[in-house]
Amino acid sequence: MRTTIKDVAKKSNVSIATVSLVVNNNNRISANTRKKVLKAIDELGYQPSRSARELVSRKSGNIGFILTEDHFLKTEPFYTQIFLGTEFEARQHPYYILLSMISTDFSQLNNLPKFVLEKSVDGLIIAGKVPNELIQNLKQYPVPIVYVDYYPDEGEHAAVLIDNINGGIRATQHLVDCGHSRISFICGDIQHPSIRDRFLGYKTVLEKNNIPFSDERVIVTDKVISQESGYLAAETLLKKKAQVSAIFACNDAMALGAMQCVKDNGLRIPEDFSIVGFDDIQMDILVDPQITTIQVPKVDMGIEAMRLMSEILKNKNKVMRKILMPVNLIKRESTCVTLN
Amino acid sequence: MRTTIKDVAKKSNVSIATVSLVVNNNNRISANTRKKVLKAIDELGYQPSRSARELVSRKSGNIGFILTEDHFLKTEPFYTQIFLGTEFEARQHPYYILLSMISTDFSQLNNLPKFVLEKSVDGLIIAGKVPNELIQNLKQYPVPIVYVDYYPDEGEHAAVLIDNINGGIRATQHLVDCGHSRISFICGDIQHPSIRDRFLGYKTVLEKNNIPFSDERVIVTDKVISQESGYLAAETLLKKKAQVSAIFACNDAMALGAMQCVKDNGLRIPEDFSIVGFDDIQMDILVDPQITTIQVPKVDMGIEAMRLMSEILKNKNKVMRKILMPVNLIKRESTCVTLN
DNA sequence: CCAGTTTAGTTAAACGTTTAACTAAAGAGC
DNA sequence: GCTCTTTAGTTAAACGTTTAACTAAACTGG
Repeated sequence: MRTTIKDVAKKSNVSIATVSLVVNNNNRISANTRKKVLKAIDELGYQPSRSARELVSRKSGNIGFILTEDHFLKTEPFYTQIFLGTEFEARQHPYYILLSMISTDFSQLNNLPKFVLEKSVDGLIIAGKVPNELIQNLKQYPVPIVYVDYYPDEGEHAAVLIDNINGGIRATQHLVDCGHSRISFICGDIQHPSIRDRFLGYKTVLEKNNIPFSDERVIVTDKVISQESGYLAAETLLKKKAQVSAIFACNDAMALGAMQCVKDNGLRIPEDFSIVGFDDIQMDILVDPQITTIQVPKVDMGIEAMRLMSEILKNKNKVMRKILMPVNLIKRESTCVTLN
Repeated sequence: MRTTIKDVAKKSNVSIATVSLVVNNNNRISANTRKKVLKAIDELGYQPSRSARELVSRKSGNIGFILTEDHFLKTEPFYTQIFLGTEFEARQHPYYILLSMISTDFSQLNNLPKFVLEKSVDGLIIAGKVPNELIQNLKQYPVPIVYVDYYPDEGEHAAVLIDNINGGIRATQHLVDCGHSRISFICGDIQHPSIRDRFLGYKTVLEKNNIPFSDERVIVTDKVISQESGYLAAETLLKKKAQVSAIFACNDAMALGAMQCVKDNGLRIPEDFSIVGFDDIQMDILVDPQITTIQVPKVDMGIEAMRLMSEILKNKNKVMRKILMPVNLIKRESTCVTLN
């Protein structure tokens, strides 16, 4: 038999309402009574029942976290770190996180996460790119949504995003500072908002430094595995004799592949060739040379997402705030530092 | 205003009790009435309130999934796959999964997952090795526990485990079948129950094939990163001139490192040297040669864990059942097949 | 045809909270 | 000393279900 508010009330000789007010830090209760009640709570090990609270407040106390299966199962724990941050932050709030993976080829309406269909979440955090159809289907459910590392094409949303443009700028400028001017940009899905922005940063720096932009130096591949894709991109680039001396890869996985290819072609890194990646994944420091990259605060992104959600839920105001997370250039061994 | 059981009752001209009975598939209701009620439910889009249900049933409808932070953030999505299976299976049951990471240096009592402290889970699934102190602290909470890929030293528990002994046997026997007799076993934490069992399988096969066991060929390292650890182990082994021609690595990460070392020493794989791993991680097929390994059904383990939990919760019987998951030898390119 | 049983429902209490509305006592202002 | 306000609580309804206990109608068997 679980100890309830009644037990506490009886033990401390007050009404259950008083106990409730104490638990909820209402200031209508005198210090004395509060102390008495708190003591009883402690001695009985009382924990308010979630379901009872939820029932009367008509809230579920749950936040749904949605991402695609392949993002969750990616070798590099990118979204996993974001989730870690969210879960961690949720401990500071009266919420639990329910995680649900959706398949990447999401289509059916009844494929919506169970917690959405059963209306047992108060808010939704959506991490990474998800099928547009999901977003459309979700519209019929009046729950606030916070996007993390993705921003839907349509409409205004609350979101926690990487400052990709700045990342692109920092990475490219670093290569320029190293003395490079023939810099290539390689990527996979250039339609992806994040990649688009990194590319934008790249172009911005070229322009600012009066380096002519050349289409030839932009390689877009479409391999599923980024690492292979990076290898291929570098290969294409080198075959082209495009005279590049540095690559800015849109993510570390591609940088890894590209580096392998460059090395296979007998070039020394960083003496003959420089490479900058993006994301700061664990592998970066396990390879030789270690990869210079743009660090993304993954855990912090999860934390911010949860905070934003909490704020939205508290104020019930439709804050469509976008939070841009700062990035950091981590200089390691894959870039030659001649000037800076 | 959410549609409640009352709305459905009114719309279908029955009492709320009848609606409840229909929803819960009670056979005391005639086919006609059932149809009528079901129609109303459908038209109103009625979803029973979780909190109300939980309140009266004194259940939370949640299952807690606990693992250590580093297991969750491991580069290889091993436990992530297990979780995937659990979440997937939970959709078939009236449960939600709450995930909580605990830090690996777990110590404080108040570091217990919030959902445990707040008593809002009906059961706990614990994946991977966790600090013994956690297990001890958990004892004061009367929730059933299912262990996955770990079995505490003390007591009897419900668990879903890998058939490690058989895995060890399959791997070693395969090497013997390839014509090897000087086979090394390399591992990290040999105290870990799983590793111990794989080692046991290794020894069993040697004995069965009248191959003398030699302590010299067992290398135990303690590096944190398995891949490095594998490299080191292989290095030690080759320096020793222990005359081995094959390695059975206790996991794929170590196999990966070991393979690199063997290649660095000018040996050809599999012509001169064979390597078998364990786990079947994604990297196995991204390296050259692709690694022969023991496949572990990770997703299925998560599914089984959830099923077992559901059974325990349903029957309220203290089933301390252990489920041993079958493993499979996946022959790839890192082992030379001469006989078999 | 009538007592007993089965069928198909209904009634009402209970689950453990929150909170609006109420109250009694104490304090303030004149 | 009287009214008015503030303080510190209490009472009771409500949240949306489940389910034990009840009931009325229909059926059954002798």
